[in-house]
Amino acid sequence: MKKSRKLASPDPQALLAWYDRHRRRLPWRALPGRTSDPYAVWLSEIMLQQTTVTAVKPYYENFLTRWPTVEDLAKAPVADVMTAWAGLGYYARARNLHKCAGVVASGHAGMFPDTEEHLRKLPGIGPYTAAAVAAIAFDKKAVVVDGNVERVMARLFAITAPLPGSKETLRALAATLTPEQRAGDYAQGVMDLGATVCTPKSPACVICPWADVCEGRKLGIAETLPRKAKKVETPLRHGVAFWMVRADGCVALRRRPPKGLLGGMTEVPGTDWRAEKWTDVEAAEAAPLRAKWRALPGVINHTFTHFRLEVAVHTIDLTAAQARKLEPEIIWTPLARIGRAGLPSVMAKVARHALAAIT
DNA sequence: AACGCGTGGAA
DNA sequence: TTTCCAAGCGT
Repeated sequence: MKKSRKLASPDPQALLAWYDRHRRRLPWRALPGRTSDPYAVWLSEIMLQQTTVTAVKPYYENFLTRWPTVEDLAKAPVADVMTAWAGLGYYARARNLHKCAGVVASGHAGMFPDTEEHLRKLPGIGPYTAAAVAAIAFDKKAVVVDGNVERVMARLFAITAPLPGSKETLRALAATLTPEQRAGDYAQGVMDLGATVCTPKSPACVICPWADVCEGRKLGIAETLPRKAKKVETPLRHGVAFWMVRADGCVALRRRPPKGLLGGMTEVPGTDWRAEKWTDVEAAEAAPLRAKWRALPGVINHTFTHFRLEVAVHTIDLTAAQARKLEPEIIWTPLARIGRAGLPSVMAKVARHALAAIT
């Protein structure tokens, strides 16, 4: 006998039941029966923006240990926060994190606002994070939409229109499923489903609690969703970094401008990053000192969001006179402490390359 | 409304 | 090796 065709719609309770069975133990999840600390929820959500759980874990633990409350974080020098964030990427998040802590600590008496509307006004908190904090920390019914939710909705309802144009459609569908109760658990459940079951590639539909109502699966197109507009390829740029070591074993670093790429982070001084390779003569002219530079063999490669970078490293041992001539804003860093200098990853690669060649 | 903004892991 | 991409936000 043939089953009657039902207009089955995804059941949020089925997802919640799945989440209760498969809830991952993550450091920012409150223990069952305990409420979440809004500060901890906020911190984790900022770190998790475009960043994997694996990458976030050690940073989250370190931040909470060093700065257990929003007041502690607000009091910290912003340079300390940037250093602690080094390696995690998207450094504007760290600047806004510190700014936001200041607003909450002094403007809100250390209490995070408990509505999306008010959370949304804080620096670094956009539509996603406002909804996530409202739902997870304050148990408000909020429609939480991230990349996972978009993917799950696109597949559940077989939305073939490409992102980002389909964003509003996907958000509206997510809204229809968001339950009145346990909206925070539901949000985390859908995101966990997207992260562990409804994955971008090779989704594990067999174990999905919504498999029987998934239109994408019925049509055999689940894995191809959501469709996305094509990406442009990343151009290649070239730069030269100048590794200048003083007689006392300190290397010259400097602080990048507060905004833009790697804004506010420490760097090895270097040339512009441009499309053409630098000749040794050009590099010497662009260097902070007239000196007998030694070009190290090899280059380091790094990929940013929108371009690839190839950096050569030129080095000298500075005389005392040369060291004095350098700009006053140089941050002299002992080679032994370079690993804790808070270098962004691309600069850590430069340092590693230089140290490997010299020692 | 696009685009700029990091990084490391998976396939 | 290359490509994709992860719990987005600010401008």
